[in-house]
Amino acid sequence: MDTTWAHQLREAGLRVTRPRLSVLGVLADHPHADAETIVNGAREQHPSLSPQAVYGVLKAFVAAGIARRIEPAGAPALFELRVGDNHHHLVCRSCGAVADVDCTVGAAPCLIPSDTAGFVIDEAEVVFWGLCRQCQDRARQVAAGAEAVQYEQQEIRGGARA
Amino acid sequence: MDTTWAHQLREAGLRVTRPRLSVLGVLADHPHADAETIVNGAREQHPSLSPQAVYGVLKAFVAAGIARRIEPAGAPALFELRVGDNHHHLVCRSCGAVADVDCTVGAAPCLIPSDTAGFVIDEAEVVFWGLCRQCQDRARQVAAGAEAVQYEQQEIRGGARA
DNA sequence: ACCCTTTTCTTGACTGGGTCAAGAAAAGGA
DNA sequence: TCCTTTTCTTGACCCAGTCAAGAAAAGGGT
Repeated sequence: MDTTWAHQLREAGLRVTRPRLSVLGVLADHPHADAETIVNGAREQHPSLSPQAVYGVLKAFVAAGIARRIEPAGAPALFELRVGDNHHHLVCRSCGAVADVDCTVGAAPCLIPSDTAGFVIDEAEVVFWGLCRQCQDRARQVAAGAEAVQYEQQEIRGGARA
Repeated sequence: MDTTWAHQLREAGLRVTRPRLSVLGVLADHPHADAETIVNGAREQHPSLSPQAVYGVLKAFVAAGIARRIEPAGAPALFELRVGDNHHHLVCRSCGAVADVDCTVGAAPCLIPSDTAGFVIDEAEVVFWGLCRQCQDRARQVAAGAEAVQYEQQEIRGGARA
């Protein structure tokens, strides 16, 4: 698979280097990784790798079109190898988890506004904001916990004890 | 109109202060202003206003629901008073200009993905990326200029001169 | 296999956009 | 008016990322 990635890099007109292969590896394992995750992951194969090198690698990937950068509001940028299919993203407001959503159209721009205000549009970026399953569960537990606490406090205030 | 804004602030449960009124004024004049623009604008009415005060005011506005914060990738955050109608944005890739697009649905989330991956979705944020009219014109001019230069160079290379 | 040019990585300084914290000032209800 | 609470000022600090200069590595030509 290193071979495959080396091939991909050459196809994209990029030299094949260890930092680049490591970053590709991390990106394959973590489909929506931020720079920090990538640095940590890549260091397993290349311990001396610097953050700046990773920023450089990622910028080269994005410029070459083999990676895409997404920037959900309020979070560091994320990078993904899935490119060219104009898919969209679900983002968890609570934990920041990201999931892909296939675009039903598949080609950019998949949506066109009624009034373009004179703009020429080349892409419609869609972010669906919500709560991932884990965070829904956690919220339910917290709510239940709060209820229990309320109940206890009521009992204590009332003076009754089981 | 100061009166109106004061009223709006009170409605939102916020105290009426000069910094807040100034920021509201700037936001009314610049419907998609970044923090710096707001600081500069607000200082016309309140010269000693600090950037931190503006950040605080904006945070209070967003928390109170009288302003909305948008963060187009690669640009500082923008603030707008138009709130609660779930509209979307056109953003110019070249100059960063922003225009509003009415949402045909009007209530969030206006879009729902086919596969929610277990997420509960409360909002679909849509950003249309493109080129505003000015930047289209400028791009055309540059292209025309580049052609002219190419032509000259060809003539020079070929040795011919008019 | 080796050299040479070009690209890439390392190191380290620096920036932009913003947050956090403590005390001073102002808002507005009793 | 006084008093409490909120808000603003001042200044330190932080995160994510960029810029620049030199060292190292890639890979084409011989």
